[in-house]
Amino acid sequence: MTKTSITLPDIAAAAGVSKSTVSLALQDSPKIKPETKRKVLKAAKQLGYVYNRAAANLRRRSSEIIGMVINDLTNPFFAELAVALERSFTDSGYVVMMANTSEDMQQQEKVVRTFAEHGAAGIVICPVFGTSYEQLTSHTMKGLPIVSVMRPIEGNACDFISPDNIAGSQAVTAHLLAQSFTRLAFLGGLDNTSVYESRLAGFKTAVSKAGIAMEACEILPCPPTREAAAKLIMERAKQGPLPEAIVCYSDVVAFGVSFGLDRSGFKAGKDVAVTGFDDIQGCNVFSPSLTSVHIYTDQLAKLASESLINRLKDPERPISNQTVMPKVMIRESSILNK
Amino acid sequence: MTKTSITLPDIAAAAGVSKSTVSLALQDSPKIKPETKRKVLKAAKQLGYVYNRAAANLRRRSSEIIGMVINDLTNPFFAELAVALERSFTDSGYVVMMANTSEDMQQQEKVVRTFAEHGAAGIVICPVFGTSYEQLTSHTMKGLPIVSVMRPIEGNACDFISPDNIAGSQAVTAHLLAQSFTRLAFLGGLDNTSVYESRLAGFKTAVSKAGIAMEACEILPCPPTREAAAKLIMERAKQGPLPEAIVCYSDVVAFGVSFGLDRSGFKAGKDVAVTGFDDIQGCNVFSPSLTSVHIYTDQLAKLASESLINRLKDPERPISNQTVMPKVMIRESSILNK
DNA sequence: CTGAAAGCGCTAACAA
DNA sequence: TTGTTAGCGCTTTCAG
Repeated sequence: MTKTSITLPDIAAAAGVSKSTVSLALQDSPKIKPETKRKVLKAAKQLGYVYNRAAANLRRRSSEIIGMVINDLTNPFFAELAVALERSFTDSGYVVMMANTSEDMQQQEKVVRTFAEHGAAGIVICPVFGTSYEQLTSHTMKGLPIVSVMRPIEGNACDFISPDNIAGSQAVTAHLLAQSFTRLAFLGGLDNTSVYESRLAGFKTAVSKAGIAMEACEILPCPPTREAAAKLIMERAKQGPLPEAIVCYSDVVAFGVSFGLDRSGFKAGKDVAVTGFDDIQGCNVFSPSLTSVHIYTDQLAKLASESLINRLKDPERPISNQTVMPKVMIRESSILNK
Repeated sequence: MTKTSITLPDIAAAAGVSKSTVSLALQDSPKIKPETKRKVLKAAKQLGYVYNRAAANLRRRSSEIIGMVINDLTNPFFAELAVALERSFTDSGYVVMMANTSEDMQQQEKVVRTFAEHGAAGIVICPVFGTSYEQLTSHTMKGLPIVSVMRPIEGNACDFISPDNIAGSQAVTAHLLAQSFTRLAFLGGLDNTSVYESRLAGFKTAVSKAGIAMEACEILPCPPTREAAAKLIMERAKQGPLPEAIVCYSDVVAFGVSFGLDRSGFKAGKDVAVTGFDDIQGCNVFSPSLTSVHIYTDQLAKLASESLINRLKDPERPISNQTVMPKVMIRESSILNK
């Protein structure tokens, strides 16, 4: 909190005008004569005045604070998302409070409440799976505008921005299929979560469109972490011939798979084609570079901030779901015989 | 901002007590009879009351808001640092506002001021190189507690937390030297920046301790980005035999070098030993895994939050500089002949 | 143990 | 165009 307690009255006295004139002048109101404004601004600068937004917000009953709550910031993809969101909101003149929930529903409820207590105008959230608007707002912060990104809020109560997971997954699977692979696997992700279902659905669609029986394919869910994926693929490697190509739930999972393959004596992009999803920064570091589905995180963030800001302006506007079409980025990991 | 305007008077009325009793009860003051407290709490819950911290802070002239300003959030290392800082402060009951400066001094001054206006109790910052306390506070937010991480604020005006860059760099260089390499290079980083100077100094110390003439070594500074490093090493590769081992300024730089080597027909960890610095998450993804200097980001973040919180409690305490000893993590990229 | 009253720094009618 | 007057929702002496 600002230590120096220079306040409106102080600068009013210095400029020889009234408190409210100063207030208006600081807001650059057209009601104030230019000369007076200059006088006020000069006095303010001279006294080292720091505007107290908290006080202004209290009086005005509004704020330019956005609460950003993210399910897992240690996951590089979500960290990238958070950064993009911060940028979007900051660019629009908001200031963002951030919090991690570690996929913990309790924690999530707590931080949303904390943000509400701090006067957040709205919340942008990548929620824990299974979150509903009611539990988020504890039935008590009704009307707190919330937009969710990547993962929906149950009951369609909130604006929602996400990549087209089905299309992306289908496209990357098709890219693999185009190489005449017939034994594919979909690996990673948690059963019964929306993102998993969508990405798996895209995979299945592509497979059946290619006239391949799903029985020829393996579905291997696991927590979407590097460690879990590595462990899973290492165990799988012991149990017989690997699939020719593995469509991974996410890049993090793909990194884990790649690592696990390595430890099992196989090489991604050589013995097995591997693809990721999200196209995070790491994808083209080292070799083989990882084929992935680019989901335009910046664009998602931009849509999210626009959505939320629009809702702030008009709370009654209909709820909207927006989807961004992803793009397959073909790199080394998915092309064998290199 | 909370839409529902349930306020202290409302719950006072509902509970049949006064405003101030409610306030005290909500703070769990020992002055209030347990029974009254219960009554108040129940009424509050029932009415869906949301505590207004902004108002409380205004009155109390304090806040539990920390402003976190980071030079480059698109750099995965700083993103990891930001996440660790958020966690530390949140764990201590603070809420953090975050902002990126993109290494832009103007932007940096702006966000610090914005945070001050929002009533931040203190600032944790990884500053743009060359930042001084005076410019940060525009001579006007005097006394705003600031702690810097990784990079110092000029003039030693602020608490400062950093890894021991010299020791880390020296250690990782020594690890290379132990393999009897004689032609080493230090690559990446910007001249005249404190981190660069330290890491380079560690390199030089190790080299001369090994009895090798610095003339046998190359110093190749460049912006600490993947792209710049890749470009630099590719150009260097055209100009004759590469050094046997390259100590990189950071992991990001090392990734760039590894990539550039690949494009030039060489292989990190096979033709050239490569090491990074920071030990970010990506280091052991793919192969070769990257030897790096682990700098205990979590610990740095913890010290930073403790420092700042202590200063909040006692603004007069002497300024402290804390250093964390790093640890070399040996992986594949630095061991040839595998 | 509880209530009354003043005020944090600002904005917003309403007057002048 | 500017000043006066009330508060925003909360905490905090000070009385009772």
